[in-house]
Amino acid sequence: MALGNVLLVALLHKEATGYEITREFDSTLGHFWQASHQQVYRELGKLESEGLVAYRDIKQEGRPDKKRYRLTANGRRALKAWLQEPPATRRVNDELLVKILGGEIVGAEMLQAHIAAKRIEQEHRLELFQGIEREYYKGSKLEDLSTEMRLLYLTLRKGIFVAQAFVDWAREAESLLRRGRIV
Amino acid sequence: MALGNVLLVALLHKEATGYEITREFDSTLGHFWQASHQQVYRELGKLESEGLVAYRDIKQEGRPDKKRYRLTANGRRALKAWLQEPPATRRVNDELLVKILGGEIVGAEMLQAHIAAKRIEQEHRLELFQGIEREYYKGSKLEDLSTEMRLLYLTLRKGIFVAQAFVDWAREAESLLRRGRIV
DNA sequence: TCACAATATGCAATAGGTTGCATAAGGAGG
DNA sequence: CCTCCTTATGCAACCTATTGCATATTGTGA
Repeated sequence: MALGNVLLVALLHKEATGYEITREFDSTLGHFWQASHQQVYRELGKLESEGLVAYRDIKQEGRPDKKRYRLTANGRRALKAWLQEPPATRRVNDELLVKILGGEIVGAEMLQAHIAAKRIEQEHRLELFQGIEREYYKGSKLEDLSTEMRLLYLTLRKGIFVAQAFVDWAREAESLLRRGRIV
Repeated sequence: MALGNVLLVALLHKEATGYEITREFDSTLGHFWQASHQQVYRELGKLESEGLVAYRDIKQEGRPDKKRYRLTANGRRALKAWLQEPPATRRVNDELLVKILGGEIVGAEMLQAHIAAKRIEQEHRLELFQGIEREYYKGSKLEDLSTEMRLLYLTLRKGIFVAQAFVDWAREAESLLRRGRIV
């Protein structure tokens, strides 16, 4: 049910088509949750059959028709109930750590390469997040921003803290491996 | 295929039964990867049919018989190939962040409660990790430990960095919410 | 001109994970 | 004594996610 509720959150402030929500999963929303367009369309259909969302057909010329979805009163109620439940803990699945544990049979250089690749990924995320922080939050006071922007600030800060921690760890780990202290 | 390879890593240093591996998923290995006993048994059967592991039947009195699995030469080769592939990036699915984004309809107190619950969870993890670090690593030099213990040290350090970052973020977020700066 | 990206939706098959249930014997605690 | 936990394995049904494919048109770049 999690994905369904994420779609309800996406429809909280504005109506949208499945295509638009899918694109949001590639941008801001994608830092919290990811889903393919097939998942989005299937789940919107399910939500519609449960009466949690409704859609209007939009005829278009030269482009495919589309369905503009909106939250129903029932949808809002269901979302509120879900938001009040404590967030489920996700199963841990950290492929990098498993590969480190198998480091004996691939050697230090391979581990360094794997860790460095992830570090660079996180460094890019970090720069992106810090750029957003500078552009949208450093100039103005929180109270001058919309509630949505203030909530996004909390999530942005989480991204910064966690990405920075990963980068710090990776540097330490790479240094230990480089100096032959591990394998 | 990821789970199968995790099982191969678990069998790298010692033979084990499905039951024993399942218990490891509740302890050390569980910090990297989690799987249910049903998953473990099913996957071991699959690995066996592919010739990557083999088992010996162990008859027991007063207890159920068991199957002691070990890695085959083919299994070790397959594992090595997998360890050399760059770790796959996992889909982002952060329910807490989604719930924060929906904070407008549940209010600041509810968000604080959700964040505090996760923070306490991470504080416990952090204490556990720091305890392990003190007990196993602070007293002796890395070079006096086994390779496996040294590799585990890298993963332990990751746990510490990331858990600490989460706790730091959560304190900041809780403080902002408490002071009514967000919702 | 030809191929490809963007817009817009979706079905079908497969893979992977969760939940519920089953079996069976011994030991611990109330 | 009765129930629950531990040991030890596994099947079956279900839910969720991934991958591949399909359709149709307009605009863009090589």
